[in-house]
Amino acid sequence: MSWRKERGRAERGYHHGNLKEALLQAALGLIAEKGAAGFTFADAARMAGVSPAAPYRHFRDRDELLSSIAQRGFEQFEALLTQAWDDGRPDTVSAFERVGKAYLAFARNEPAFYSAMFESGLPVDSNPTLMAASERAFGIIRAAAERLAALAPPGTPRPPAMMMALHIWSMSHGVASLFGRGDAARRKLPMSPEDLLEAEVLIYLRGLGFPTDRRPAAKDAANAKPSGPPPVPPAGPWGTPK
Amino acid sequence: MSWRKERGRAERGYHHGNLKEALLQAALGLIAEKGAAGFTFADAARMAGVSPAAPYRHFRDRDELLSSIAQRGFEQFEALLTQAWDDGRPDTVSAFERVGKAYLAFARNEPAFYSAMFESGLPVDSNPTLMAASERAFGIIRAAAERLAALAPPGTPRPPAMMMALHIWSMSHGVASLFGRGDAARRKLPMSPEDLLEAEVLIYLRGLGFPTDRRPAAKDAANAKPSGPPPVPPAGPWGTPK
DNA sequence: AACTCATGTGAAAGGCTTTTACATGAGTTG
DNA sequence: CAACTCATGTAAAAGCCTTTCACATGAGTT
Repeated sequence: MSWRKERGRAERGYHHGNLKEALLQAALGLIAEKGAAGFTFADAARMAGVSPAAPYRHFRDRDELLSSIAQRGFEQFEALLTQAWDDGRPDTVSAFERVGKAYLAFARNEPAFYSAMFESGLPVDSNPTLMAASERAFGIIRAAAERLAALAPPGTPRPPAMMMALHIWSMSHGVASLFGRGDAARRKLPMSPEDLLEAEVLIYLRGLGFPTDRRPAAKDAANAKPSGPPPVPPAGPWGTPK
Repeated sequence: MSWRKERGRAERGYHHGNLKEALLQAALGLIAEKGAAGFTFADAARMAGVSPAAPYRHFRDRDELLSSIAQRGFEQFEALLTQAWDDGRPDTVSAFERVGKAYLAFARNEPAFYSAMFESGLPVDSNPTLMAASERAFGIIRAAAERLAALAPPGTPRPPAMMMALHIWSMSHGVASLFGRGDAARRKLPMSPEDLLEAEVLIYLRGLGFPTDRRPAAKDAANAKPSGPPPVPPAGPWGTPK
């Protein structure tokens, strides 16, 4: 795929030519298939057609390979979130929700990265590079929260952006961890993880006083509603009312 | 402690007398110390003072031991949540929040159980017994959500209890996974995980239209309050307004 | 053409998992 | 009490994984 080397071993000489990358790709596939815990250094070597000792020329040990993958994962994650956020276009709230969806999409489409990043038991905080990458990714959520906080309706206390960001992160991560993995679908759900998260975020934002009615430019349904039962309750975030 | 057998090996005869339990305890300690992935069948045997083959008389393999621990974990988890919920006393909202706190407390105080239950990569859905235990635990959250949903302010669409339960679960799990582990504190936080989760749940409930003012022991009678905008509490869930 | 050094190999040490045949002794039975 | 049985442990061995070390190869440089 990447180079001219594909065949098991006969086709290539003594040197692989692209082993580091081949190992990363192999590991990615293995982790996606058998989980971060089940992945094996030896397997990756076998898959790349080299001896079990060869990987040690490129990674100090199995953990370093895992870290490299987590590193790349955070970078791709950051890129994806950046794209989803799109600097808050077309409007802050819907861009914010897109970020949540992107989080889930990443967990589903890149289970290997997600595993390495969040479920491998790697000591994230012991590796400065990794830590930095992780914080850059979180920074996107934080920046989005910052923009959203600035839009808080007047008259209400302004929520701390950092707190909002942490809340959104925990919601996204919770849904992704519990329900979001494509292949090994962990638990049965009455709705898609995406819908579940979207409703959760909408309710949360409404709790902060943000207008969250989905239809174009509707009023602030929850917050500014005059007292008295509304004649027709607006559609809640969970669809049509009972 | 449990039996008369404690000393390494000289003190006991050929038969251990309580090996199954000893293995479970040893595994619990090892998992707490080195994570579910790092735990070793052989280590547990060593710690119990038996040969590496002995555990196989009590568990089909390493995974079955892990499952047993997860099983017990879910049972203790259910008991803890049940106690925290306390059938909704003294009022539904505060009991609901206690459940969230209990979730975090469990993750922090029982890292080994939590690991086995949620981070070991066990195929929960492939083991009916385990699945059932897991669902009983979730059932507590669901029951609480049911009661809460019944109190939804009139005039607003009633939120599906199942959805609320899933939301609360994902928030709790998200916070616990990302920030909640005692020993290996993963990331720096500007506030405690407990406070973070409490604020998150309060904002969420407010988004559903529930009164969430903290101080004046809001009894459930509050739901008889004439409808109107959510009371825009004088103090937000995140403390004193700016 | 000679040299060098990154990159790969083979072998070996040490662990873990799991199976199998065999040992032990606790509880039961006559 | 003696004999028996069966659950529970042991030792040994096969197979796999990780990691290290001395050595081989050959790509790039001089």
